[in-house]
Amino acid sequence: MGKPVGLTRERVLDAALALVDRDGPAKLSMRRLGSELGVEAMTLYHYVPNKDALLDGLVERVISGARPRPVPGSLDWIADFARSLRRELLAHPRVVPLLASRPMNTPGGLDMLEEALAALADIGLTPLESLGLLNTVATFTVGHVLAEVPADSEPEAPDLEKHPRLAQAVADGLGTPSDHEARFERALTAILTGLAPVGER
Amino acid sequence: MGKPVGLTRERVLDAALALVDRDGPAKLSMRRLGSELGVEAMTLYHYVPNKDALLDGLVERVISGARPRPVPGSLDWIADFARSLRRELLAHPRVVPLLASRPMNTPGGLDMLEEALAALADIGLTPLESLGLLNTVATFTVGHVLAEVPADSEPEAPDLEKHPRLAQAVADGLGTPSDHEARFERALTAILTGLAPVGER
DNA sequence: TGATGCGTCTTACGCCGTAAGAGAGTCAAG
DNA sequence: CTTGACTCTCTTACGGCGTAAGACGCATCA
Repeated sequence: MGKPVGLTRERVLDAALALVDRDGPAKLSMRRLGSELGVEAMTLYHYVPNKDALLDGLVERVISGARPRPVPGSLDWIADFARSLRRELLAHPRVVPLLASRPMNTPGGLDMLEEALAALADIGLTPLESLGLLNTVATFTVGHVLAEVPADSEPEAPDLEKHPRLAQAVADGLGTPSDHEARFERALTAILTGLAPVGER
Repeated sequence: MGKPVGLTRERVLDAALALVDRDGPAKLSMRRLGSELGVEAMTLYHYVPNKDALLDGLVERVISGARPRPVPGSLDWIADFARSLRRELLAHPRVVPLLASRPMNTPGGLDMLEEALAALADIGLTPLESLGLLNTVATFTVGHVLAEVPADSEPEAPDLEKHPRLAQAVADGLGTPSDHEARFERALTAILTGLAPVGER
């Protein structure tokens, strides 16, 4: 009893992420996570100060997969960043709701931002304008994925008699993955073309 | 003992909303809500089937304050809808994270949608295109407010030495209410002008 | 009077996060 | 080899949670 079992913060986060991916955030408890790792709940507190920090770790891990790669003199990398952020979020859909109550200003996130700001300064945007652009793109992306992810509680079926146009839209492919993606792409370019000209003067 | 005390589903929701506004969603428990109303926890189950339904009710109440008012032949009402949605959400900031795991397809919401679709059909959009537009505007708005609302856990102070441009942006008013509003307005028009032309052909 | 039914309360179960501290294992210094 | 310190794990316990089951008081109406 009490024999080390080779746990690390990383392994704990791995298991937590897997558990959330599989069963949803509501089913993530310290006891369950412990038993998943062959360990009692309290043992986890050697690797994570409390459950909230564990959730923060999950969120950071998911979004840190989407680093912006600023390319001086261009704006295309912003769209790429949005796409990669969306991809990471869709890879762990059940983590997305956790984002809602957790800001993404981790230390690493701030470094990332500073780097992006430098690239945007090159094309004449002030830091405030740059942050506006980045913030808009990021919040749009999160919001979009949030609506894309099926909620844990299934929605009620619309009364097709009373909602003919809705029925039409569903018949036309509303809610299919390609529909979501197409909408995302169109709105993303709309935002970027609408917002980017700020720097062109 | 057991004397009726004049509760209704409405009064329960009122109290729950007030409690969440005041103390945040984490502090909303059936027992606490009950004691707020001078009643035991189990009594609430005569007005609400379970806690999840209570939260759904909260969300619906908050967003139902923002009904779109379609004006045939125009698109301005969409911007107005987005603004009123933002206003309602900002009036109850701590409810916004709850939106994250709850789709807004209540029966009332569906009627609302059908109505809006009819108005957009007037100017030549297919139901699928219309829903794309509405969905984009709504998700953008929710995402934007989500980022605007201060998280319950305070963020860490950025190292101003290491992040000069960030510091500059903060000095320029980043994060002030008027900054948020200005960003919201600019992005909103960008989206609408970028997406609306779909119907112009 | 008695029956019905509604709104409320009591009790109880199994879960949760986590505080406190005991015990076993490893390792380095004497 | 002994001793002590340190690391990791476990046990126990507390107060809170959502809610299932059902008892109780009261009003209404036959």
